[in-house]
Amino acid sequence: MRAAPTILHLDMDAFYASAEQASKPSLRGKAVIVGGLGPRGVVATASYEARRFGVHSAMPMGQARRLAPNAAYLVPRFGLYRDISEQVMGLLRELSPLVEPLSLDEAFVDLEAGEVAWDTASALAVGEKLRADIRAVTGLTGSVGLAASKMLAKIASEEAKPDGLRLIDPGTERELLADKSVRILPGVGPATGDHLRRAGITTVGDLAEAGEDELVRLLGKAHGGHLYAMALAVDERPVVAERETKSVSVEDTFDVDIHDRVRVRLEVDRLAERCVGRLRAGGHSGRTVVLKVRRYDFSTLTRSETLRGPTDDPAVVREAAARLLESVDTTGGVRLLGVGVSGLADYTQEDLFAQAQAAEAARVVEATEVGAAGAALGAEAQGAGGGADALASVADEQVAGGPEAEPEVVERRWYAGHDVRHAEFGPGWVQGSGLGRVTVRFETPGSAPGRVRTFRVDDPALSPAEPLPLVAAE
DNA sequence: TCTGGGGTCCTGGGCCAC
DNA sequence: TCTGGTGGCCCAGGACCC
Repeated sequence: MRAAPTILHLDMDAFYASAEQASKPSLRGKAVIVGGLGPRGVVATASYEARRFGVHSAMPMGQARRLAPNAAYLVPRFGLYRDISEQVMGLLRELSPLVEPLSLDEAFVDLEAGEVAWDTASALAVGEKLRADIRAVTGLTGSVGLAASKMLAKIASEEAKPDGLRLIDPGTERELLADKSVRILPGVGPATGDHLRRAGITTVGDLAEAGEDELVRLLGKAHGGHLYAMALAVDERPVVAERETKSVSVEDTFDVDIHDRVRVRLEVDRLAERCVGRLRAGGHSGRTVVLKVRRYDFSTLTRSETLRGPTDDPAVVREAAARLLESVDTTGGVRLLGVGVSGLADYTQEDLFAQAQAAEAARVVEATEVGAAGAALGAEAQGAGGGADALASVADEQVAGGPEAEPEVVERRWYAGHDVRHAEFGPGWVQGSGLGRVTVRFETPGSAPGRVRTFRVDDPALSPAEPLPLVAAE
């Protein structure tokens, strides 16, 4: 581990919620909750005002609504968050070529590699200037941790929150960690925390005292060894600027469990198509196809199949996923489906040619089997026992629709929090919609809190709009 | 109205080749 | 020829992170 606190960890404060508050003046100082608004949504980010009610990330949205019924509930606008994130990452790259983004709102920076900090005083100066720059460029606040390793820098930024800076002096680490809960260490979640607690280990000091052998016995070689090193504040992981993707996946949770086997198959096909779309967009192909099924009782299982060579052919992935689905019992109902591809490679024309041929051959061979299966399913739905199932599946369509479902009649959807423009009243955002009406608040990042007006959902003067910049360009 | 979506890493069992 | 050890790959599940 280095001798100077020159690893910086930046964590934007309540990022999604803060971005929404910055873009919507009427929400500043108010409880704002961003997440999935469907019946099975969870909280992605809660503003600090909302956290006072006990709302936190990953909480079911229903529970959040009970705790904070008067909060503003918004769906995420990833386009806006990505734009802000790019601005922030740009500022970090001015400090050093070694920037490791962890997500849209978090990153490590190796200040030594950037030759901008070499001791405590210079690191503090860089950290404070960074926070000021982020505020000037984005209008948002971020917390900065400075330490001699990634683990400690992250712990420092956590302690600095919100809107603060914390530096851990090299040499003080073990003393600082000793009394803290094992849960502050990265990699110690609820399960490992429980496991350790049952063994009488609750603090980082307990971990260090237990010794490596005991931790390996409790948690296995890799995890135990790693945890022991962290308990001694030893963390040699370098800041890595380029991380290669190992897998690509897409998944959907349905508003209502799906029982109809034909519909399940259809959703798997769609997911496979989307997954390949993402795979190709990233310039990848992959060898292992993974199907994920979460059943009505939340039990989750995965099935995978490794192909002879990498593919980015939608037909190949679709068919592999369909084969995997054959081995899964979905009779109780399916809550979530996912399709992923791992074992990634940068594809070549040769791969594509070979896979296209293989897929064509597979189609020819399986054509008769699929036809027979389809006929059998159709017959079942028509039969005496199939009546109730068929009705149930129609109900599913109407109630749930699924995340991808297109309504029969094209009706414009207005998502809570999204930007709109009205021909007469100008820019605003959707505060809510329902019963054929949509409520819009007319305000912009730089304006005073605005007025609310309600329109018919099909009002021709109202149209969706792009997010406005949070800080006006000079 | 209980529990999202997209990832990474590790473990352990089964199987196979040497 | 039989057996055992070993290492690699595949597969499933679990834990964790943001």
